[in-house]
Formats: sequence, structure tokens, C-alpha cells
Amino acid sequence: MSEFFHQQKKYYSTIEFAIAHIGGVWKMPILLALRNGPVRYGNLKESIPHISDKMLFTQLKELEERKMVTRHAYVEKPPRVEYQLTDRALKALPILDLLQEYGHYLATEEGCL
Amino acid sequence: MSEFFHQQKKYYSTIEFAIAHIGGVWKMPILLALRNGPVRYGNLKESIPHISDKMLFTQLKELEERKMVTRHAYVEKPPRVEYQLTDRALKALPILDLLQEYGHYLATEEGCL
DNA sequence: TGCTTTACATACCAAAATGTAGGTAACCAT
DNA sequence: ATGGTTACCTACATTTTGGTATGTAAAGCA
Repeated sequence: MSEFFHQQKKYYSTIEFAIAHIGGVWKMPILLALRNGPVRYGNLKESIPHISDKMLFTQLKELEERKMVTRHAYVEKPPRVEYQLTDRALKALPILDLLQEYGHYLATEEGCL
Repeated sequence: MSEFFHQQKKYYSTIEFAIAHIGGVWKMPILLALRNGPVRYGNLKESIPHISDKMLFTQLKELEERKMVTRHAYVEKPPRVEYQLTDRALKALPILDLLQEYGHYLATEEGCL
């Protein structure tokens, strides 16, 4: 587990680096909401319960910076913007599925489902 | 993605619940350090670079509360305590391996390995 | 007697993540 | 002129997480 740098920040393991891309409360739900193709901002908000505007747009910006999603803005009024998963994000989907399944297993064991 | 409760806390997805068990900076490194069998406190500290006493013991306590590790204290002086993965933690190992691999892929793409 | 070892434990602080509430721009229909 | 639509964006506060430094118990050993 050798450490390395990415944009001035130090990472102690590749797991930590992966988490920097898909971790936090909202990034995975967003990625899952995009798994079937491009979705526009408003529809994303609808399909992710409880997410606030601020969280949605900050996380989308971070995902864009990390090259996990691409942003396509149509020149219309009112505006229309679609977000889409990149190849590197698509490669994360199997992990998200496993995590979902694992969380389901844990919640079942704890009797809260 | 129906929400549910576990010990007074609300979870919006099973992914979030899984992350509550294995997320954060240190839980996964700890779990990986325990993958080959019981390890005592001091050896854990050695095998996880940069971890502080506080982080090691708070995370171990949380992992114990979440039933991800068991604690075995031998009645000796000076004390001797070993930590061991539970079955539910063992089931998380494939995910950790995938995350490690994915982080490695991302770091390679970014050219920082 | 006092120093070492081991596995904690605590107080305090700093940084990061998240939440709440509101505002903006520009066009369109009424 | 007003209000609706859409996709942001900001200020601010709170919560959560992580880091630093230090302290404790109890036996063994010099």
C-alpha cells in the first residue's frame, strides 16, 4: 500500500482514492440514477429522494471534475442540461451493485427491512 | 430505494447502510489488515501506516458495535488483545478487493502511480 | 523506586461534509 | 406586469469526521 499524490493531496491507499471519486452520501445515488443513460438536472432531483439543490449541484460538479460524468447543456430557454456517466464511471457500477447487495444483506440481518 | 431506520438513524439507501459499516478513512484498511486472521492491537497499529491511537481504537470500537470484528482480551499483564473479522465482515472482502482494483485503475489513468 | 510495555481513553481543536434558506437569469405565457 | 420554468449559486450554520497531545492501569524488571 504505497502512498501517492493526486493534485497536491496525499492518498494512503488506492481504496481511499476510489472513495474520493464515488464516496460520500450522494455520489453513489447520483451515479445509480444515471446508469440507464443521460438524465437532466430536474429529473435527477426527482429520482433521488431528499437530495437538496446544493448537494445535487456540488456533487455533480465534483463528479465532473473527477471525470465521472459529462455535462451537456442545450442552448434553450428555459435551460436544459443533461448529465451522463463516463466510461470510468460505468466501470464502477458493478461495485455499486455489490455494495447495494451487501447493505441489503446487513439491513436484513439487523431486521430493519 | 426505500428508506429505513437502524438505531434511531435514518438511511436513504442500502448503499448508505453498507458505507456506515465499512466507510470512512480507516475502516477498510483495518478490515484488510485483519483479513488473514486475528491480529493484536499493537500489530494492527504497525501494519497500518499513519494511523493514530485514537483513530485505531475508535474505529475498532465502531467496528465491534457494528459486529464487523470481535475482540478477544487475554488476561495477562501487560494486556494482550486480538481482533478478528466476523462472518459479515468476511463477506465484504470481495468488495474491498474490487474497490482497491478500481482505485488502482483510476490512479493509473490519472498517471499518479 | 522508578522505568517499560500494552491497550486503551480523554480533552481539545481543525477540517470536511452536509443541511437550510434564499437568490439569480432569461425567456415565455397569461 | 406578473408569475412560471429551469438550472444553477451563495451565505451561513450545523454536524460529522479526523488529528494532536497527553494520561491511565497494572505487572515486570533493573
